[in-house]
Amino acid sequence: MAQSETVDRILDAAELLFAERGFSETSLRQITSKAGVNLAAVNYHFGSKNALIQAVFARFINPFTRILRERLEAGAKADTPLTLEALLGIITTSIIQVPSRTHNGLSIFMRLLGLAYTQSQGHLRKYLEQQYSAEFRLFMRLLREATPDLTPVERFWRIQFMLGATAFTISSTSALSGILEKELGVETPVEQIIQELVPFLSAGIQARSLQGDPLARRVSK
Amino acid sequence: MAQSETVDRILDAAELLFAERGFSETSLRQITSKAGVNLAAVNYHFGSKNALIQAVFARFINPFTRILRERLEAGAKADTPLTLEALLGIITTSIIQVPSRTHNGLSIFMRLLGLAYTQSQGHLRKYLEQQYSAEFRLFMRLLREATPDLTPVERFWRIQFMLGATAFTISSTSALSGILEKELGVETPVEQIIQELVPFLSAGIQARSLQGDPLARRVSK
DNA sequence: ATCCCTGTCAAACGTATGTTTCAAACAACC
DNA sequence: GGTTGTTTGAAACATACGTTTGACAGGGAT
Repeated sequence: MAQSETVDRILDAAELLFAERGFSETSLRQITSKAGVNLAAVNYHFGSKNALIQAVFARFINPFTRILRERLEAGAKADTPLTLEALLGIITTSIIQVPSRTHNGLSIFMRLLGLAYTQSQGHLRKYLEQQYSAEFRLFMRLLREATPDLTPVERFWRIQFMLGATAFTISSTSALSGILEKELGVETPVEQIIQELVPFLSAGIQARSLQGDPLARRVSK
Repeated sequence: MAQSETVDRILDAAELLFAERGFSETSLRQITSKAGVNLAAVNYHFGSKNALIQAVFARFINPFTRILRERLEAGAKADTPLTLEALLGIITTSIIQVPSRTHNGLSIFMRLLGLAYTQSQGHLRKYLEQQYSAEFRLFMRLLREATPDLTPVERFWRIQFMLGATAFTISSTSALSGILEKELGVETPVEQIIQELVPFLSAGIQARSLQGDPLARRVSK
């Protein structure tokens, strides 16, 4: 009963600290002291630190995956295949629409996602892969249909470029926003960064590949 | 005398292990035992673990920056401003031409760069920024001239996307190449991946931004 | 030969980590 | 009201970490 109280306090503190400093750099003592609970509570409720990390993710990702899957399946059922922009739009709006407890829950979520991909936490990647492989494969199928002109090799690498741009940017958002604000006096909410990403990715993925020398190609504007 | 021997062995082992597991996840004992030197050697030669991390970077980045700066300055002296493709070409070829000790030194380098950006190692970011700010600013100026149509905010974020796509992809090359080879029976050398990158980035950076798109606009918290 | 500087080595230091233990407090049920 | 199962609490556990120490070896230089 009072159980959920402690569990939630731990999850709240953990997700904040993880996003701030990374996984290895955050100790259970920092988490429990910020949460105002006993140190042993983590191991009692979650079993281990790794399990806590996965639980933090599950709380974020499960709602997102549910929303995303619905939309992807709706898109897959349509008569005409989705355009690339529509496909990317589905993902971004799904992310944005995940209900978040805190006011900047989204940026924390994205930062965690970036960390997960970047930081070589074997257990986390394995967990995410086997947990959400169905959605990932569906997305890949739709992407294939949306970019019929690409060769498989081109498509493979451009997916990596896309993932890289996204994960990398988002995972360093907090630091970057600070720089941008200092230099340009502007502040960019995560929602807008995601919006900025779509045209970039869309154009990049559909770019004409250069065969021959790179300098001869002209850009259409 | 035999000094350089030990220092190099440490740097070699450290750069490999850092790239493999990350900075916090790699202990000095792992490094020194892989290098076959005494544990105390790190603190003797470098002073601290953080200083070792910075030294690993310096060994990679210094030659690259030298090559890059020469070419950028040459490009800046020309009468007509560089095209975006030419600018990106300068960077990619500079990266490729960095002499590397090992056969996949390039992918290690990029992986480290990605980690530096992502892992919130304050000292490292500070070190890199103040060490190579001149080259970075020059590049930014040339990029600004190459993309006069972008707003500053757009340009800022697209640079991040570009960095992300590059660092992320190249850094996980070894793993990704394996996947690609298994699934498509093709093998892609790093140099070709970089070639694949140029059109992607070029098109992405110059993409028309979607503004006034009411689709996913949202009230800020 | 003596001194000194440099580099190596094994051992220890102090601290922080994740995890376990076990008694006490609590709530729920018969 | 006593019993049971669940949750907290303070303390200890074992281990791993980065760093420091002091002894020792090898050459050059004086």
